[in-house]
Amino acid sequence: MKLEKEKHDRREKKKSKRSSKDREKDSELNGKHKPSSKMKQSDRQSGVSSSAVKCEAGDGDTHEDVKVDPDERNDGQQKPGSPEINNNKEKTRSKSSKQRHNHKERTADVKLCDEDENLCESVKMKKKKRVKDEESPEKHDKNQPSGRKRKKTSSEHDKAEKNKKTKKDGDQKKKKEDKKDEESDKWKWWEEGKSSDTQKWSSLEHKGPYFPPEYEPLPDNICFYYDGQPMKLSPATEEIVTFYAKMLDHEYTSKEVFQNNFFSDWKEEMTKEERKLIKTLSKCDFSQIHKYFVEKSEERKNMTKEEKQVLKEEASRLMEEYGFCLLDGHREKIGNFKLEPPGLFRGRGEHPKMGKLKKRIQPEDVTINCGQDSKIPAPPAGHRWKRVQHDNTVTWLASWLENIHGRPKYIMLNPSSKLKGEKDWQKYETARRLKMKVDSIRKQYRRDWTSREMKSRQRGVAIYFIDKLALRAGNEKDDESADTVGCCSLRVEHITLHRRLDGQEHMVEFDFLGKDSIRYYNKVPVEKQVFKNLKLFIKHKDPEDDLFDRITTVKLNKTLNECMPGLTAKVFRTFNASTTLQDQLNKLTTEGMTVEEKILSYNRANRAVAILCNHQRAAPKTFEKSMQLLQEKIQKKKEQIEEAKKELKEAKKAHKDAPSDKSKKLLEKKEKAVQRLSEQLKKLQLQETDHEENKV
DNA sequence: AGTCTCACTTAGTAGGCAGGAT
DNA sequence: ATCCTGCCTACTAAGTGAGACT
Repeated sequence: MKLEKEKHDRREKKKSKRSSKDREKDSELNGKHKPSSKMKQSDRQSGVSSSAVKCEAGDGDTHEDVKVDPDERNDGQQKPGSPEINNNKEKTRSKSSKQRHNHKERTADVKLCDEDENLCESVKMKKKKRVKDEESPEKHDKNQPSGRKRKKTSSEHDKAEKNKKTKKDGDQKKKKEDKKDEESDKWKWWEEGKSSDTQKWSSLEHKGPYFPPEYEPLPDNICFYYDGQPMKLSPATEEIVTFYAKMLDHEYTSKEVFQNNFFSDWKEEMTKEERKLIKTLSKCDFSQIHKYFVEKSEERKNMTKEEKQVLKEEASRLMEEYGFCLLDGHREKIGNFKLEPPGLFRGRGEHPKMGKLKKRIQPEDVTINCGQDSKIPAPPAGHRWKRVQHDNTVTWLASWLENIHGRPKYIMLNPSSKLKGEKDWQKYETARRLKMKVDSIRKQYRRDWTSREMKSRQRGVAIYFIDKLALRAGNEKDDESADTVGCCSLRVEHITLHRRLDGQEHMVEFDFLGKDSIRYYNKVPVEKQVFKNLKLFIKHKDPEDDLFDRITTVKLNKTLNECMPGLTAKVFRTFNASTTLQDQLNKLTTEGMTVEEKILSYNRANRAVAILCNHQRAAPKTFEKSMQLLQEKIQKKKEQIEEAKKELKEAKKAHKDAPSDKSKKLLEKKEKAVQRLSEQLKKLQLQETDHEENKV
């Protein structure tokens, strides 16, 4: 309730701010800058608490686009396949497009490492890890640690093993061939030169989206109970019940907002009779239905290999049929060819719409976009599309309006496609251009800090934050979503100024919820002038007033665009993330490092970027357990080393007492054993460090 | 200038799967 | 053969930002 009220107040304040802004001149810096809140003092709520909700913080992999280091650039645009970036090209070739995509998204990637061999090595490490199992089986065999394996290799077992291996061998060869085929088929669009900005394609043909299967009513023995009485529901009502029943062991079904939203949306879909009977959610008993679905999922888990195979084949058939389109004569993978199935909306954070019903999408809701001369996809039998259009200035194949926010959703291509790849490449080129310009831009925003105009000062400080802290732009949001902010939408309550903190001067303490309701908490020393300005910006303002009340993302981006065409706030994130990764890799890698050490450095560099961009993830549930296991392994290895050392000592003594070929061989063997074990221990310890550091 | 709409990118998470360990 | 684990992908929510409209 309080939160609602706060939001409402904020909304009102914002409205009046807009109008007051117009009236206020921008040049009252030295005198009385009258913040908009001044005139709204009357509707101020006393004792309004900060609405920043604390949430658990963890750290995770880097998602930010980290690919280019503009630092290393000295020429103009570079195509992904051009010889200058051979290393990367090589990397790309050795992976399937799937892997490539993933690598790009999940981990930081460096494109320009031709000038630094070390760097390339470390970037390739991840690849090595993955490619490892593609090595020839013979090699695998040779590398098998003898002991246990040799015991097994007797007679028939041996034969079976061999057969298995030849089969595996064959499979792998086939896989390799497939991959080769795939690679040679691959559309090397980057070799064709840049395509038009407005026209996205000339021809486009596809099968339309795949519709999720119709609802299957519950078996007769599974029942919904109301007030203790079994009740048969109409299929539509029952379907909605199953959405809720499936989530019963999730924490959010216990949240009031979730329950209320669910119940009111559910009621709307009920028949008149049902609505008359079902009055409160607390009297609804979904437990039998819940149990039914738990059992079903258990069954699915316990399916035989053959059954699973059937499902898999069905899935790949679907993928073949719906998963690709023909764009300018090339077969391109679609990113999300399956329409989103109905269910209950669960936003992130304290979302006011959590629990609302996400309705089933009908063909009548879907707009199809395809080539003029292409075969128009057939709608499901008995249905028709909302519309069929042939707009080649957009990249989507189908769209519909999602009913929770009324925003459009699209079916678009996979990141491996030309359309996405080219855009991605462009993004890094823009970041590269920023590298050339960043010094002058930094100079300019510093000048703005002392401008006569309040808006220039605010803009200067905002860009400084975006640049220094990699904050997001912070567009304005409607009130029907979680209360999250970015740079321009920061409120006074999100920062605390400390003249002195932790032994440093001019500290700003940030505490707010950013995208996805991820908490941003940071204490940073800022320049004295920034500190002064911030003090000025918050003067006479309420906690819930905008910190930067004279600027918007639109204005900010307009200024940035004047500094450099194509420059917007988000480019700084790409640029700074890339630069950070490159710097870290340079710092953390040296010649002669082992692969394990390089992996650790690589992960550390990635982590530095994750910290900069405030990328977080929930700590894996299995973390403690796997850590413990790793520690046990280390302990065991240490014991083995002790043992091996003892044996070595004995062997030494034996050799000294009675030197012979045999004793010499034994001694060498023992020496090698100690060495091998020590190396293994070192590897494990590195793994442990990496694992531990990756948690936070 | 503010607001709305649309298109497209970015990001966290769940769950499946392959491959190594036991 | 089975279990475990880490990697990867699919999914979809939630951002950014351009341009049209008011």
